[in-house]
Amino acid sequence: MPELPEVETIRRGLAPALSGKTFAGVDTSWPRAVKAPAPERLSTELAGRCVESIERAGKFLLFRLSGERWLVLHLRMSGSLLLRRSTDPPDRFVRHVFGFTDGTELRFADVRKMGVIWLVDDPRSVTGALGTEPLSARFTRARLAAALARHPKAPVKSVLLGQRAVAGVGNIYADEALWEARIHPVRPAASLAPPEVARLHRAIRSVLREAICNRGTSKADYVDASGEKGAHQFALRAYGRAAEPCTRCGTPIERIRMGGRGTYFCPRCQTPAQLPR
DNA sequence: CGACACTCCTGATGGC
DNA sequence: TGCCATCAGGAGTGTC
Repeated sequence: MPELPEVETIRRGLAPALSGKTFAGVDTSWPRAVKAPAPERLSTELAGRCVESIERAGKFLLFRLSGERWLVLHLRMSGSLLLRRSTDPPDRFVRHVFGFTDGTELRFADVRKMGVIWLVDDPRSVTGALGTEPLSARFTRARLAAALARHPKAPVKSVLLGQRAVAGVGNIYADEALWEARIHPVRPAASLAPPEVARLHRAIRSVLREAICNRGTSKADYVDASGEKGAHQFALRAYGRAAEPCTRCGTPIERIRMGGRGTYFCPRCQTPAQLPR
């Protein structure tokens, strides 16, 4: 389940390998994933364009192409991107194969077929609703506080997952950041006191940065562009650790369901309400 | 606009 | 061993 650190790890693997290469075309067995242009036109519109750079916005990967066009990919739940030669043995669950003129290819594998592809003039037409990049200088405490204040009733975790307040945080890193900040996931977002917002702001940045250092979390089947697993699953403090002792206080980590998502937290460290001051 | 249910997808897993 | 229910969950859409 690629979130910001996994997508960033993939980007860092792809950028040096693909920059300067020219697309020959794309072969897709799941055209429903192609949102723009019409699926049958994707290959011809892509062919002949070269990769100028690869960027990331939240969990979206943005390929800047020659001719002022952008290939935008979202891996959703189960997508992975594999750099291969066309003569390499097949990989499982490959839905789209982007071929390059030098005989290499980028294979988009996606068990659950939820990944999405766009070829557009302006990537903001796809990513425009995203909130602030949490690792950019524009992500300030004040900006986070303002975003949280817009949700008087929604649980803080839901706001983090919503992508409009902060871009790129998914289920794993929302739980990790809230654990680090010692904030209960169901707390109404707007109820956070300034010191709590400050802790959350700091926690989001540190958790994401550490996960990037560890090349992402491989809980299920996430792999980077070389097929390598990440190592951050060994550094998780809350996510997936139900009944294990909290590394801060020893209390068993609890698992609840929030809006259909597994949510892990320490019932002692992460206070359900703001303590009296 | 906010809040929430629903939908898409299929492999892995656990119970019987 | 087979079968079924459940789970994984990002994000767009629809409804109130």
